[in-house]
Amino acid sequence: MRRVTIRDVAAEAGVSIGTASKALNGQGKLRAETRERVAEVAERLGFAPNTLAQALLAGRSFTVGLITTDSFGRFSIPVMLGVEDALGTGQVSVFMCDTRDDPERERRYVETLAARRVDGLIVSGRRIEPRPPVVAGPGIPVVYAMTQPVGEDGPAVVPDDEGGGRVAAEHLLHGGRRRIGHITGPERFLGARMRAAGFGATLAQAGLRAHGGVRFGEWSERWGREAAARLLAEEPGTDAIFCGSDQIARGVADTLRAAGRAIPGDVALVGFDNWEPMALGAQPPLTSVDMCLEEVGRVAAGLLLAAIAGEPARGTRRVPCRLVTRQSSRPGPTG
Amino acid sequence: MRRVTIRDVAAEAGVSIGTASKALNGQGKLRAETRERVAEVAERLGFAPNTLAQALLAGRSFTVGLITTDSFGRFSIPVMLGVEDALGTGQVSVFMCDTRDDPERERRYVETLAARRVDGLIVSGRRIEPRPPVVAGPGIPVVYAMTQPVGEDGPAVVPDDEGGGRVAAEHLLHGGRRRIGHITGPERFLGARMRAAGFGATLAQAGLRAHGGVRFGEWSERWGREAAARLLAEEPGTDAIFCGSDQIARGVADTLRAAGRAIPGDVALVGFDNWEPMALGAQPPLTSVDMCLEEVGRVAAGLLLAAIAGEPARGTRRVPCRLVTRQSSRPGPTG
DNA sequence: ATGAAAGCGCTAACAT
DNA sequence: ATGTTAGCGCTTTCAT
Repeated sequence: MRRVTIRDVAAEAGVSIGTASKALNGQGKLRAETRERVAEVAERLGFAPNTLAQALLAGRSFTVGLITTDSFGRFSIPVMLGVEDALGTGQVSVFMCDTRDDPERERRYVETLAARRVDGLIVSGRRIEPRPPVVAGPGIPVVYAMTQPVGEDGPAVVPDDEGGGRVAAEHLLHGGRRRIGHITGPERFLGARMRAAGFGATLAQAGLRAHGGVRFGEWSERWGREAAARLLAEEPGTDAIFCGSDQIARGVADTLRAAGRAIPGDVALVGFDNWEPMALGAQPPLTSVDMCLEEVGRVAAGLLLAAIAGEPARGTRRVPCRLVTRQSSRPGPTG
Repeated sequence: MRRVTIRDVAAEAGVSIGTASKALNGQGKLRAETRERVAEVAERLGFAPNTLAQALLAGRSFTVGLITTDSFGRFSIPVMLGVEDALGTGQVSVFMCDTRDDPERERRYVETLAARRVDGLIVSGRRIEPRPPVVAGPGIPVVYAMTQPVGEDGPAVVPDDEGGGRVAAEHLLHGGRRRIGHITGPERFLGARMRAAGFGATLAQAGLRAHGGVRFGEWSERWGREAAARLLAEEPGTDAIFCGSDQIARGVADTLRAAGRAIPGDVALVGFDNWEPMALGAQPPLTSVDMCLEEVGRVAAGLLLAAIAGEPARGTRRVPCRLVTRQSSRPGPTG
């Protein structure tokens, strides 16, 4: 029941506690034979140093808090994985805290984490909208991932939505498309606006603009179906559609199919998020822009470790998006 | 930079450390005036007791480890939320550990957590398949959620898949359907077999059996499309289909629509998982069996807290599934 | 009613 | 080369 302590090891090996500690940590001057004996005893007894005691002494806990407002949803999970990836190997453990978007819960979490003497905090959000900054108390660095603090230049890592819009446009132009529509989510989402901006800028370089205009709406399949129907009615010549999410793209695909338009033969389709269950299940499977959220998490964790080590960063870093090509945009029979 | 300690509070309040401690914890016999003064000073200085020191003394850390093999996927996330929900309010913090299904990683995590003196462990898995037990060391209770330890009677909490199959069948029978097919995932999945069993048992009570037999396959939309096409060809009279997942149901819906069968008019559809983006995006929105995974997490956390408090549980608990009714199974014009 | 002292498990500086 | 001591921040006897 009781865990074995360094006392037990020292006693069993016939040395003092201090000597045992040195032996196990490779410190000081000891006879090789002593080191070995202590190590062997520790091994045999299954000794593992109490991290709590080490932390108390070291003045730091080798833990970080991960706060998300997203109910660990589709966006923050890959970010978490990346964070954990970058920290886990470095012996830093992660406290997970889901605020459920409740400021009061968030406050309590931050307090608890501060009392646990976390070495730092990562704050992760749903999309890249700015949010009120988190104040964790003196000496506790904070890094934002997939969100940004409003009114501060706090270190943040977000996907490069604008670049994502650009690669989508370049890809479609490359495939010979010229009448390219854009159906996306609500205009109030910064991400939606940035994707549209990148997309538009690239088309402009080719002397084009969004075919039928940028159509803002919702992040749903239903909106994709509706908007595609209207676009086809108003601009029957459309030969490609860039969608602001894979869900929207699914809806668009349904409408195209119902209207007898071949994908990608008549109309090429590019989605956003590369949400595999959605993108792979579509007919045909969707080409999609991947935000590399794990990488966002890894970069954020890296910044946090640097800050903990005394090298704080400032400003917002953008992680490039990556295009994943599937059948929905392959040069088709007529394309 | 340096956090304020109880020393600072005691000095500022003009009392000894011991007195300050008692005042803050409501222990011992102190003058009310003293208590108030200490509390006031603590408040003013922003004092928060160092949890590490408390833990070292108390011999327990008020933390638990949450180990998942699922890369925090679709199934373990709701479980996590439930766990966090049940523990977070009780001042127990959660270490999150994703093994990525790598036994070596898992071993390292368990070691780290033991060294951090977690009070207990929750092991969460992808589906309910039995898995090798986790040995966390003496005195560290383990509870399994959404998975079970092979060869042990270890405390586990899983969804009641069989019950889920039953409610789906009852619902369809209630709606007047009699020729009900079943398209589901791979037979090697225990969950798939149990759902089929519950479904079959309920049909049997009505003197029926799975129309066209139980069709095991994959957990994909593509399989849903394929299997539905075959089922329609072999059993054109089918008036309902119970699907082992919402993804499969989406595929089935696509095939039905392409074949000109109205949903739910000609064929009613019930999915499984109640995965909202999938179920709501379908045409029409899917009736689906919800496994109440948050509840699974909450129950598991409750069992763990009980075990920590010295009341260990054994055996497997099954959390009932809940049917969420949407248009795909509403009594239609002809149904 | 309050203070002094011991100790949780460990490391590091200082003796020997 | 090894042992002794102090102390991380806190709680809890035990004196006073």
